[in-house]
Amino acid sequence: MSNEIREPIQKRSIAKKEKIIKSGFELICDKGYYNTNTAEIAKAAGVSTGIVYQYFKDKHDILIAGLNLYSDSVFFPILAIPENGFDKKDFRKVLNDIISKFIEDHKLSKQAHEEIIAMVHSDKEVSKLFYEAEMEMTNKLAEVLIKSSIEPENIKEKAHIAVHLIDDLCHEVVYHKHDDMNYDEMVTLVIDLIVKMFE
Amino acid sequence: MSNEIREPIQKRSIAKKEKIIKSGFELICDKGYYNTNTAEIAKAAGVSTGIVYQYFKDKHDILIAGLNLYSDSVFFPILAIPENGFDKKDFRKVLNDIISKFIEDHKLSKQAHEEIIAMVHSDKEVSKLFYEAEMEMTNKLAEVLIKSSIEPENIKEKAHIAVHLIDDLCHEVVYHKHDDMNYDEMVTLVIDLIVKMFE
Amino acid sequence: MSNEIREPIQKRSIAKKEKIIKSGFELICDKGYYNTNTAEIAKAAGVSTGIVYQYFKDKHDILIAGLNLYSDSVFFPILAIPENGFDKKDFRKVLNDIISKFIEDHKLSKQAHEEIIAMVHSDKEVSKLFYEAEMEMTNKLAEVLIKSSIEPENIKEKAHIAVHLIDDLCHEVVYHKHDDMNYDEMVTLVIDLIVKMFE
Amino acid sequence: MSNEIREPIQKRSIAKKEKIIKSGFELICDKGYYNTNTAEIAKAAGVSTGIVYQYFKDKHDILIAGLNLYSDSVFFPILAIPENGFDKKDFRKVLNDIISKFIEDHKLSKQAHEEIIAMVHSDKEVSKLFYEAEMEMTNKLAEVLIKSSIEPENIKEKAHIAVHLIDDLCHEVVYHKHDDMNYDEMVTLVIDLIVKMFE
DNA sequence: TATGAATGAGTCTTCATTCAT
DNA sequence: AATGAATGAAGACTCATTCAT
Repeated sequence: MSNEIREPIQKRSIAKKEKIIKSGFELICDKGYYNTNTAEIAKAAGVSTGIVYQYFKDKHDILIAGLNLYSDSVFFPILAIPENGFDKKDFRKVLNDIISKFIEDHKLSKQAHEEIIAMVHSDKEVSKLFYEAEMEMTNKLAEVLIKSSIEPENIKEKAHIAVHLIDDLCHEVVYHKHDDMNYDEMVTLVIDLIVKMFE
Repeated sequence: MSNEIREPIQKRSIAKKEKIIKSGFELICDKGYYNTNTAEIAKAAGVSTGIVYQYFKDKHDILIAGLNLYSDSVFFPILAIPENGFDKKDFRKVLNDIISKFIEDHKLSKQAHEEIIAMVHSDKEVSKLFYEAEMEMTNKLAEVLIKSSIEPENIKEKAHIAVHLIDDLCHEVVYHKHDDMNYDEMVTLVIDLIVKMFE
Repeated sequence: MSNEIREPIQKRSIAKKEKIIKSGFELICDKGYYNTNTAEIAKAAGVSTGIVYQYFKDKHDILIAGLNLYSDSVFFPILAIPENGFDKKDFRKVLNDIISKFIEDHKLSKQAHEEIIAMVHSDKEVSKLFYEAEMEMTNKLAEVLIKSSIEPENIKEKAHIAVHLIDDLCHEVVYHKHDDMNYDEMVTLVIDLIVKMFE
Repeated sequence: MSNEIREPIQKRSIAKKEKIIKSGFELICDKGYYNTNTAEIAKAAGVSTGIVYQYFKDKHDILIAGLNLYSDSVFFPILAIPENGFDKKDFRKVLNDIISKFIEDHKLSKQAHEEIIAMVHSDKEVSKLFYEAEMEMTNKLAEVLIKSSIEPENIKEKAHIAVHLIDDLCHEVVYHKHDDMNYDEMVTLVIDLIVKMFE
């Protein structure tokens, strides 16, 4: 009976649930899933520990909700690509913009990003969620390219490779993993490679 | 202090220490770091809980030891590239071999790989270890390429991009992340791209 | 953090906290600090182990709380001296009363007293607490003596010596440390000495 | 059979046993009984942990042995009083010397002293040992006084009071427990008191 | 709905003591 | 007589989850 998870209907309840998700997700991103406890989440959300379990099955459930709500905007800024396509000759510029934006957004949540990626690799449910989103992104890229009259063979596979190239590149630029790499050069190289791939 | 960690000298002790590392690392890979407790590790290694702490500072220390012992072989089979270089015209074949081998090895420890990658993103020490190895791999690739008379500008950056391309590709092939992708095609595409990059 | 110690507000909580202090302090006095574990304390207080850590930082914290609550009444019955002074000619009688009372109270907690004194000598925080109280006692004695028109030179030092004489004496009387001592005689001797000192 | 405690006969064994006692006692005095483990004791003594249990029943046994060996010299320097008596008119000077010596010796082992006193109050066996020694000291003082033709009534009780007065005084001087006390003055006061008591 | 006190199983870690060599 | 590796019970403390109010 009382064990059922209530789906909030009233505005105030919805707001409260979202507050829990937001606070919880932020804490988890900051400190890690196993290093964040429910008491902290409740406190950060300004609610009691008890109420958390009225909206969520368990701690893990909060994480999943957080990902559903925030993963798009935080992890896939490539979605920022012009929805209606672009002029072929602007391809390099468009790629450059995407990368810049991507880097910009990543900077906002260094800790967060690492943590979530960690969970993508350790949690089945998170993993599923993440890869679905990744595929969605690939499809969208392919779609936009077609709108822009860039329609090579194996477009889906190429889009996917492009997405990974951009993703890996941004990672490195943002966190400068290796001191002896010239990242400006690398950005140019990656853009070259992608453009060449789609020729 | 009595907290000193004994560095085993006798054969049997060394074997025991390695048994603990192996068992512990396997369990951690299987079930996750936070879901594996020291009692299990000890049991799996066939020793008492106490002895574990004579060889290791703490649980985390076991993980690090495991990575030091296994990361090379598990994560970086690209090191399988012919040490003394190869004939330029065999480049495609060499790449193909590396990818095949990589995929082969990864298949051995699906769970393991995911878990470790997770830790790369959540644990400072693990992260350092991993990225050092990654750089080592990049340098080795560049070195071999030079030996094979493949010496373009920005070779280091290009080698790094190649490493990532291969790594990402292998990931996907091994775990078939996305059902509607043609991975055979993708392998060809990636090899094309790399070859083109080094022209 | 979630590690915050709750300061109980509700009556029942206060009662519970005090119950933990009382039970814990008694056990510690009975069996020694190191020989009393948190599970026992919790059980004796009729609560779970977890709740103990909601009210106290750690085991040591319980001890300190116990001392704060009970040390005055248990260790310093000299405070029973008439607050407003007394007639000079009653000095001997007043001293005699103090000693009698002291002995009486000590008898109540033979084990306890020994244990606490032990901790005064091995624990920084306990030590501080104890010596502050001791000094308070010395000052109070000096104050009362002045009110009673007993005002020799070096009154503070003399009060302190008196306090120690009384304390040592009571110890011995209470626990009859040495079989071949005549403690009745000794009480008289000590009182003589103190009176003489303040002449 | 092998559980029996060996009483060492050979010189080397005796030396080894004493080394264990010495090292163990020092460590215990320094860090406390419960904070010193047998591994440390063995290491400090330059022997294996196993051998410790050939000479001693258990850890506690080491402590007792240490007290038997060292308590006299460390705790009761009043024994430094001239064995054959002294001239009555030198009483003040003799007392002064004893106090000076006492303070001197205490300074050598501040930590140690506190620790042992702690154990006097928490350990039956230690307690017994200590109080026997204390009585011995009292008796010796009385004896010497008689030799010096100081023979009041209740000499034993008075000697005991004197011993305590000196002991308490030294404690305070050595560790300066209270900042606002004039200890030079207090030394004079205590000597006055003792002399007066024996008149 | 909401609170937050309470639970208690579970975790890492230590250490006195034993025992194979 | 000696070693030091090994044992494993015990302890302090945490935290997801429940429940009385």
